[in-house]
Amino acid sequence: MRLSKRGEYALRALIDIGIASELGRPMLQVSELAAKEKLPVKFLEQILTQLKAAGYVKSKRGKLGGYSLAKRMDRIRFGPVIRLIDGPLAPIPCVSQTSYVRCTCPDEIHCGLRMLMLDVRNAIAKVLDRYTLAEIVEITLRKLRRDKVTPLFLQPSKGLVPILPPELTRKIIVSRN
Amino acid sequence: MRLSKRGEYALRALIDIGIASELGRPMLQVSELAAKEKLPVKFLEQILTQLKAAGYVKSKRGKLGGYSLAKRMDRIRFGPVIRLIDGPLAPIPCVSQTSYVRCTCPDEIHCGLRMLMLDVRNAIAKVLDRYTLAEIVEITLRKLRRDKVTPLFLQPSKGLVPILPPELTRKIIVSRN
DNA sequence: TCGAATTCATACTTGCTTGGTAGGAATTAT
DNA sequence: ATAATTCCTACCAAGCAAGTATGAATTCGA
Repeated sequence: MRLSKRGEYALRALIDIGIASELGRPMLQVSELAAKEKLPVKFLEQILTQLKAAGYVKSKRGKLGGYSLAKRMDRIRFGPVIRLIDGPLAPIPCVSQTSYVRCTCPDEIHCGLRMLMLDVRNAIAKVLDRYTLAEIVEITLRKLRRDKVTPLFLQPSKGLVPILPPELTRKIIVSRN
Repeated sequence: MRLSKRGEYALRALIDIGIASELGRPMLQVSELAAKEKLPVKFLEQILTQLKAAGYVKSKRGKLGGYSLAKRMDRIRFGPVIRLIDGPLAPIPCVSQTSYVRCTCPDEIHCGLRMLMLDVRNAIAKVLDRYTLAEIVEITLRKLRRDKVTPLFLQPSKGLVPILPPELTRKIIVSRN
């Protein structure tokens, strides 16, 4: 029941962009993203263009380019993103709502496995289709503040300085060990 | 988030054996099983020996051989079976309870993705680790009775006659258009 | 005791998927 | 002009999924 690396990286990217944007840094570069989560740059690049094609992010090319969100965070749900990248959430095709395929069993109505897997698929969808990026970002941010930690891409690195007002930056940045 | 065919077939087999056994037919042959669900015989064979090795079923060899359950149905939960065949339920390794592996992200505590996926993994486990084979079999059987249908392997085929008492058999068997 | 029917064990195959690399073209700020 | 970025496309190696194939070991009925 694994999420692919592709899917994982896609979600990480969205969340990171979301956090950064919430902190006043709406655009992130692939290299920053990759560095933060230690992901392969070129692979992530591909994933982001896929997210772009689907309308989740938009990009600016050239020097000082990067990616930013293309929709409001509270309109981005995780289920659709995963479906886009990894396919259906359902464990078996005959319980998929978005791409149903009949299975080989002789009698779907009385199929115990189907019933069980429908429960599973609903449980999964209940989480992934209900949470929005806004919620996850907000919760994460709250946790970060509570523990007085700042996300990596807001710490100065390779000359890129946070765009946050200095007093707020200082209030948040504390340490990372 | 797919269940593999292996996993699917394993569960189907268990459920079918469970139903048959509940109807007084404790032992099923691979060929019957495969015929009923239209699965490749030799593949199913492999899966059953795997289930046997793990103690879910026992077998009798030779003519009139077959497979039967090795444990009480109310002691067989679906989660462990799937873990056996397909590996962990968790979408990403860092939220697996049974085989945790740290992920690449710099800070697990404040990882939004991890939090989300933990929810997903719990939702999945809540279904699969709580349902027992006994429950699924019972529900299926109730449905079958309500709709007056009999499972295929209890209908006479290749000379194998149901072991159910005839009056009960007649009451259940009605039609399968 | 023989033959048929079954499970058991192991090796192999075929195509697909995953998780990337590689190389370069197009775009943009300085 | 140049450096830094995104964009595009092709490629690739390894592993995995879903089986096939072959034959041995076991068990029954005749």
